[in-house]
Amino acid sequence: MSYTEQTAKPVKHWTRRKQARPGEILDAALTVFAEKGFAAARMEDIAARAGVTKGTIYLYFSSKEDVFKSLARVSVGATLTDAALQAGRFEGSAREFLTMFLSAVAEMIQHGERVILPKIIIAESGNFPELARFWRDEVIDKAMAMLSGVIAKGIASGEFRNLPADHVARLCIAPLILSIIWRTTFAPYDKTPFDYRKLFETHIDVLLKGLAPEGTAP
Amino acid sequence: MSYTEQTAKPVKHWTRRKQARPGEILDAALTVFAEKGFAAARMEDIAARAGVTKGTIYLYFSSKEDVFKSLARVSVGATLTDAALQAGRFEGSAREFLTMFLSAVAEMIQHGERVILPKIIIAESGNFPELARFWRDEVIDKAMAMLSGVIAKGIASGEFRNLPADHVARLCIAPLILSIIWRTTFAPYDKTPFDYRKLFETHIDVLLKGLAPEGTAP
DNA sequence: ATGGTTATTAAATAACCAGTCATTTATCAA
DNA sequence: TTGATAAATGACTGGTTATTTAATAACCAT
Repeated sequence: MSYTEQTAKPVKHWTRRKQARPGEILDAALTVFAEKGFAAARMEDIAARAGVTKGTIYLYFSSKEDVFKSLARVSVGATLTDAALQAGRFEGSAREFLTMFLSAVAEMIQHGERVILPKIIIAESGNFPELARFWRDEVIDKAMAMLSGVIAKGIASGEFRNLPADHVARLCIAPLILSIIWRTTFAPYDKTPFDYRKLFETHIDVLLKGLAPEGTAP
Repeated sequence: MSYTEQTAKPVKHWTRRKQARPGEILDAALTVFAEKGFAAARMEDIAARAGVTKGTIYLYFSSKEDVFKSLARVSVGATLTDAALQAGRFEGSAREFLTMFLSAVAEMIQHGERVILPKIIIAESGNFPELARFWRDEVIDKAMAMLSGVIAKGIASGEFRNLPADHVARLCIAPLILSIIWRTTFAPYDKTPFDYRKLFETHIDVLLKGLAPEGTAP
């Protein structure tokens, strides 16, 4: 083994990837925060998972808290205002809309990566009240308003019984919340994989039948 | 001011309360863990809230982790096996039982102190897998089995439609979970207090109507 | 009262980890 | 090829906090 051979092929220890880093760091952080919570998550864990070292994170974020907050604020608003728009435009019956909406969300809950975000918010609401409030105002309240509107329309048109629309809206999403918690907390200990699809199917069945006025076949 | 006056009334700095300490420490820990999470909770916070100093905790618990685990395991099994017994003995209809059971739990969720326990378990499931598993096996599975049994009985007797009992059982408790999360996470930011009672009322209404066979008035 | 026992405190220790910074290395334009 | 620039590293520091331990003070049997 000669010197020339060694110097001929210098090892590349790392590459510059200014563009990609922030996203990769946030992805890594999402996983680590979800697993350990904010306080127990080490910057080194996040860095390792993102394929960098601790110092690099501080080139893109000012602190651990900054990473966390950036994470919790991204890509929620867009999806939601989108759904609200669709709800406004929707031509069909309230029943059809509910079915479509719940199915879409159910799909995200089963296979999406970002399901862990709500869990993070719930877990850290005590340490980051501003974030809890942000989610409450920007995500929950808007989603509930949108759903309540649809329900109210259904009631007005005689499609549904006369019930408090905002409470019914919560009943619609309750099984979704349950599923989020199940998947992010208890699913690892399932002997046989849980059948989310069947749950949602049953949910829509029971819900629509429960909302239908007397003497109607839903 | 003389010496005799000072020594005549010596200040009592603390009292011995060997019996009461562990419980008080656990109560304090429940609050602090719920607020901050396991990692961010300081032993000094817990101690202060329990009216002792840090060192005292170590007389009764071997470590912070020990405090946490003791907390998460207490007073769950008893209440639950109790409910299971009542369910087994219950004479009335499945509908009556569901109504009673849900109302009872709803009451606990609205006013009980221990609602925060589920939140703690959810938040720390990543750091304490054994605890998550414990809750899953000892609390959730047992509760679900009990409820599924009642539902199945209702289906067998013709009281309910023929639906998958285990999924229906989850639908029954989903709004309870939602309420737990609401109260422990977002309720502080409510402008007007949330009407849990009305939500549960609507839930039972919609649920029973949704479960009833065709042509039945629930 | 008093002295032995032990619950409790308060100060000391040690480990851990967020954040910094001097140094190294990739990249690119000339 | 080379020198300038900036991305990335990794050793180091300071503060925080779980745990230990040496004192202190309440309690109780005598």
